[in-house]
Amino acid sequence: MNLKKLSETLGLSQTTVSRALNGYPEVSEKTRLRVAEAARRHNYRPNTRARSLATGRAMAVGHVIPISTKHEIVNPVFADFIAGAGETYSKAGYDMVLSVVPDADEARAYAEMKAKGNVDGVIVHGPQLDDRRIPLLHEIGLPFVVHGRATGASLPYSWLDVNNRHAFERATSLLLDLGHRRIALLNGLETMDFALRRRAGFEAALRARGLEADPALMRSAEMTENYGHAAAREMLSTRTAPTAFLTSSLLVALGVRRAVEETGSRIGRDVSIVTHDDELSYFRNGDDLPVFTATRSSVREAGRLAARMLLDRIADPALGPQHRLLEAALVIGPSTGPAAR
Amino acid sequence: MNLKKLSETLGLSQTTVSRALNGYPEVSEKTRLRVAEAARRHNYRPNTRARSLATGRAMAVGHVIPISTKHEIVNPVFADFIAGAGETYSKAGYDMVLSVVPDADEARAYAEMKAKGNVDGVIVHGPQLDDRRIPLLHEIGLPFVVHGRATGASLPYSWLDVNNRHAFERATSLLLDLGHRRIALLNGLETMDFALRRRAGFEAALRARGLEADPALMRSAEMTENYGHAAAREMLSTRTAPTAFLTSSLLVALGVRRAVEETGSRIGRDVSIVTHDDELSYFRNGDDLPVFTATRSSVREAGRLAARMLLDRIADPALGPQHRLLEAALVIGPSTGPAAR
DNA sequence: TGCCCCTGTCAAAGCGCTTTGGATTCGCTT
DNA sequence: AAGCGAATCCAAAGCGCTTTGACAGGGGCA
Repeated sequence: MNLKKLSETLGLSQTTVSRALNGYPEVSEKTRLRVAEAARRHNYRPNTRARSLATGRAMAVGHVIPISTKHEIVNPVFADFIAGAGETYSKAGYDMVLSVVPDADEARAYAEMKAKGNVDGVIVHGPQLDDRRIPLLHEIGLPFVVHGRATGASLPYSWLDVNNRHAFERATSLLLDLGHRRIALLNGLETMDFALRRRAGFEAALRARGLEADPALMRSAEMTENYGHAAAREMLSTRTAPTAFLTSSLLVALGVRRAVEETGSRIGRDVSIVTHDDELSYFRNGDDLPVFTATRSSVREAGRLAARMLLDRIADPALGPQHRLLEAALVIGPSTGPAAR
Repeated sequence: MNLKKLSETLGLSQTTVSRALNGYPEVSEKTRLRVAEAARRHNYRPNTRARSLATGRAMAVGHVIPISTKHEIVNPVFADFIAGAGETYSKAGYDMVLSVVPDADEARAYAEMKAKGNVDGVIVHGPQLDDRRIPLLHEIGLPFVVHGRATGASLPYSWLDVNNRHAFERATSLLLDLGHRRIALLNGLETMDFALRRRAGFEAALRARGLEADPALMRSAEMTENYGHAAAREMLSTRTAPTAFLTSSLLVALGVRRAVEETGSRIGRDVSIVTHDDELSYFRNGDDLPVFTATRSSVREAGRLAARMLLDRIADPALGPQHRLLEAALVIGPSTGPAAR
């Protein structure tokens, strides 16, 4: 069923039918109802392609997922972010188009989206230091919102981020308050901006007490269970083993827990763990009560909000850059306790 | 840059330029090169909307992600499947459009995709017993491929699946061969078809030895770490504790491991674990050597293949239903050993 | 030389929609 | 009765592309 047929059935012109459906004022309420009814009955939906060709708006937003050939990792938080963003898009009648490309082609993917005209804007994932995508998107003139921030970017841009620095500063302070002095940081990849900020928060909290971060207790890697296990195991075997761990994800925390338990120590009594928790839907930090003490911030909610920001930008391109800084909650679980003496 | 401008710059008609770029034979090699060169120089990409309006093909495939309000879980294997499928799409010049909808609206989402004409086909995720989506998609006439199978579907359809039954049958036999008699099955949600098949494999292996499955040793739930931990902990505390566990995902296995270690037993010596491993990129079963004995099948590869199947169907709608059954590898790790006596 | 058939090119129609710029009707006022 | 807005509705253009059908020009053949 298309506009033409529908208008013929109704004995109206395409113009009138179109206006009726799109809420224009110059059509009487009576015909509007008649049209709406017929549209429903025939299950009519305007063809997206034709509509966006006519309007110039694609009614879709893009997400580029780079896959590297080196370490083919699909960011685990990605699924939840997408789910959140998708909710917002659906409600607003927007489509979400994903483009999976080798990371070397990422820049090209954005240019292509613009040239092909199949999206009105994009969300930028996983910003790094001096991220190249920001000037690029400015140049090609595609509205965008960054999930996270890119330290060193000279151009203004819209972003939504968790206050990673503050979160890790608080988490570290908590451990210090509990008497811990040797605290290990198992960070995410420090090519990522968020990891740098977390580290900064960690170091700031130590400095505030006149302590200095021990390089031997700091690691940076892809956030896997194996990484947490290996790093913790190694650190725990030294004479100057840490009494507490601060980890960048639940998965890493799980690895640390395993290593700790292997030594026969008990979590929360002998060794404390604080982790960041993205509240992934399929990987919760406990069902009702938290298992780990954590800095908590829902990445799904971040997706919803970032999508909202982007749609606003698309609706009003003149809008200045917007920023949204989410604070992580600090939830206390049984994985932390006073430092053993 | 659009076709019109490009053809004006070249002093050619739009027809010729279009044909040159699309590889039609009736244009001389000389002009083809000239056109291709100019297109590259001006970074020309045909506008997707206009093109698909003209051709009638959307050059996109859809994935519907239902989110339930009850248990808002985004399937963790989803990200990797999408990544795999996305690779195939990208290479073939197709877009991937995701639609995140409340699960009550899933049927509507498919109908809408068809009516809006923004996809040429869809992939159906997570089929259940007598899945309603299969007759629905037949009815609305949208090409589709199912990832998994739907027992009880009366209409023919194309699918790609892992031989879950066989995998779990082998895994169970392995444990039986090692002398285990009390084997627990921590299955996924048994509303899912794959879980039913895994269970069938498990039971068949037991029956083949004249054993019967003990209901007390079988659980079915969303595959989380907490679930694995709670179930194992409970089972291990009984007089008739199992000596081996068969789990549906690495995450669940992790939970089991935690529970086992809490009792002071050792994995692989006192208690054995075999798990299914989807080879998720962000959650590997060991880096080089496996940590768990596992039935292994890459869900990412499944995504690549399923996407390929769908594209083939789209290219030739007359194609009969196709099936592809992938065998899981059985990899032996240190998590299994002879039953303690 | 004349005819035919390729080869290479083009103009124009059409995909399904929105939107501009009229046209028509209707209800009132004067 | 004529005139005049306001309220409705419509024809047609245009979005950027593909594709049909036609047309020049040139080489081969008799």
